[in-house]
Amino acid sequence: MGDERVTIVDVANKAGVAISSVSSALNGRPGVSDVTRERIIRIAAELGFVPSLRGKSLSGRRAFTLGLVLHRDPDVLELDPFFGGFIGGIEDAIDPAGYALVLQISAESDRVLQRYDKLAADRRVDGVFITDLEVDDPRIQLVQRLGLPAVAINPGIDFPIPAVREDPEAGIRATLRHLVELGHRRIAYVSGRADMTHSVQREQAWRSGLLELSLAPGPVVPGDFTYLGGASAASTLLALAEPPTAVMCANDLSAIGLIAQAQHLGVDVPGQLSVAGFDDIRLGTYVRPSVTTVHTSPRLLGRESGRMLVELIEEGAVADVRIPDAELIVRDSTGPVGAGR
Amino acid sequence: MGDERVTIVDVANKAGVAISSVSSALNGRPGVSDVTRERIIRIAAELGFVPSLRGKSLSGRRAFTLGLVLHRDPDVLELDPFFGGFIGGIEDAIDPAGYALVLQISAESDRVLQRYDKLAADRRVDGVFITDLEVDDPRIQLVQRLGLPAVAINPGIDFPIPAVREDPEAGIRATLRHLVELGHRRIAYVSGRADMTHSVQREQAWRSGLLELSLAPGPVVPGDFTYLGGASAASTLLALAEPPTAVMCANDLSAIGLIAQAQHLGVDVPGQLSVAGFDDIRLGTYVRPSVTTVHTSPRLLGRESGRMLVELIEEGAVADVRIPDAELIVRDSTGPVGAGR
DNA sequence: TTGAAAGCGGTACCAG
DNA sequence: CTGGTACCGCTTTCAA
Repeated sequence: MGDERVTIVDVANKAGVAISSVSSALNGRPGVSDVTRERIIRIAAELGFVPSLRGKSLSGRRAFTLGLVLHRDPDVLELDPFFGGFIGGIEDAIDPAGYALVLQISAESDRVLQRYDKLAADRRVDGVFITDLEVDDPRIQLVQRLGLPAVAINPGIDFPIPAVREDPEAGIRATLRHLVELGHRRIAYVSGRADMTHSVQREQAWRSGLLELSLAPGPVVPGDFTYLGGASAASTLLALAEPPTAVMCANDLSAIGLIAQAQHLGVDVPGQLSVAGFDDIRLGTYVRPSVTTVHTSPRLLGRESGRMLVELIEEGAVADVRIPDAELIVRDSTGPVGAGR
Repeated sequence: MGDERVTIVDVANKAGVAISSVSSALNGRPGVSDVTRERIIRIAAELGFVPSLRGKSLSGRRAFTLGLVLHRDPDVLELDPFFGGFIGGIEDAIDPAGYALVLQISAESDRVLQRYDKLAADRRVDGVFITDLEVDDPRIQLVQRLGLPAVAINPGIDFPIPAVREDPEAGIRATLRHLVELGHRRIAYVSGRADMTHSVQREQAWRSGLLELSLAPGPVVPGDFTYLGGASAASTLLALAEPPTAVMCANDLSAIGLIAQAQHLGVDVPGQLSVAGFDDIRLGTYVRPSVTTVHTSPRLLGRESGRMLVELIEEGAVADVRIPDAELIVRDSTGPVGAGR
């Protein structure tokens, strides 16, 4: 009942061998005969020996811990569609490798940098994930300066550190084609926060997609990925002299806000206005009309980035990964132009 | 540029003292003269010395890490209002004390137990948080058996391990009074998952609150805290021979689902049906009508439980805490009975 | 007041 | 193949 923790010494004693042999046997290193190894393994199991992570960390110079610092207002995290799946995916990959995830959340960006700094200074983690990349993100320099292994999630192209990418372009193109097939020609855009790279990416994809279809990009309303941002964009767009017949939003949450506000203003969706989002959050399937969107895979993104970070730490290098493209999912918020109500 | 990490030995050498003196000086322990202490502190700062967490962990028998294992389907986590604030609150409390949080998410409950087990066996964490308590939750026995310090969040009364509580009763009572003042007499309830203690608590509070007001508890529809659960409850309730004029829901998400479905069925909220939720999630302020609810404080709950767990670990004991009661917030989804449309 | 030394629980090298 | 031992970086006890 006390603190009789079984250590490697106990195993060595009971097996009548040196601790070094126990270590080698249990870690599958050469230098022990098969019979000895078997015996050691058996005895270790009998004794319920679990190697101490602390001892291993100190001697092995690894913490077996990875860090994720979210730059969010914790109170807003509630609506974030990304992190449940993403974190779940990370674990799928790192837990079997013996790593755990330390999560931190900070609202202010200075604080975020401080925390990466501290994680590194304490040697608390062996590597970090970098999500929500901003344009000229200072964290990149930081991890490079610190020599801290890091994997970036959805950065732009030509990135200086290992990255996983899920390309939004194909999905956005498909959405535009879908809208054009329905007869839409004036397709507006509600953007995300201009300082975030995935926001920039999505908007560019929208713009170039339209140009490819020989259409002029419609009005762009600045948004911020929030429900309220979408709602206010609805008011803006519907007050135009020549309102668009369709709107793409940088994410589902703003699409849902936009739809709600449009309905409130007496505009039928999709009868008078088609709306598409991005992310495929669950809520989008619940609301009426359900939201046409581009499906992303946070879990897969998490899984791959977890795998990559472990590999980077253990092998010293890792290749970039691109997961399958995000795909269009047509639901009820998009329909033929001029179906009116 | 290499791995020239500054250790306690470097500081000792440069200061011309023994490492034990450095340790004492830096940790504010007695046994060093003030001048020596000052000099050591200055030199440590000059050298940029940061004590290694690994060394400390091994010798100090503490990992300076706390664990939170969520029993959720990661893919569903996206809409959970609780965890952003809760985790933020935990950090508010533990980060200054030098602790970090390891987060794990598992969909199956066996797996959850395994992970607590492993966290303890590895000595990866010094203590754990236990949220989402279930009736006869097996985790309680587990942590007791493992001798793992733990703090429970919102368990029932008379609980065997330290706990933080935020009482829902007062808020639910206030909601009922509010509805009765508006003229409602048939007040239904959409419950949460029956196996969770806070679900049971809330339903009991609703029942006893009504009895206190000398009203018969209205129909109860089993729900599951989800949007869809709320939506289906709407269909059930509105199909009754004598539908209720008001509904309380176990949480906001189901209230929002219920409202949406009621509207879809042509029932005006609050004109023909008043609806109240619980939690005060952000989404509830966006939807129309905005949702009358009971405000909870995940962040404060997190902060207190973090503080408690650290105290439990460092002092060996800690008193239960009750944070201020959850409070009624009246919004637009509740109104006078029979206001019709 | 100060310093030497014994752990904490492993890994890894090296001689036997 | 095996065992002894130095070491990882810190805390803590105990002499000096």
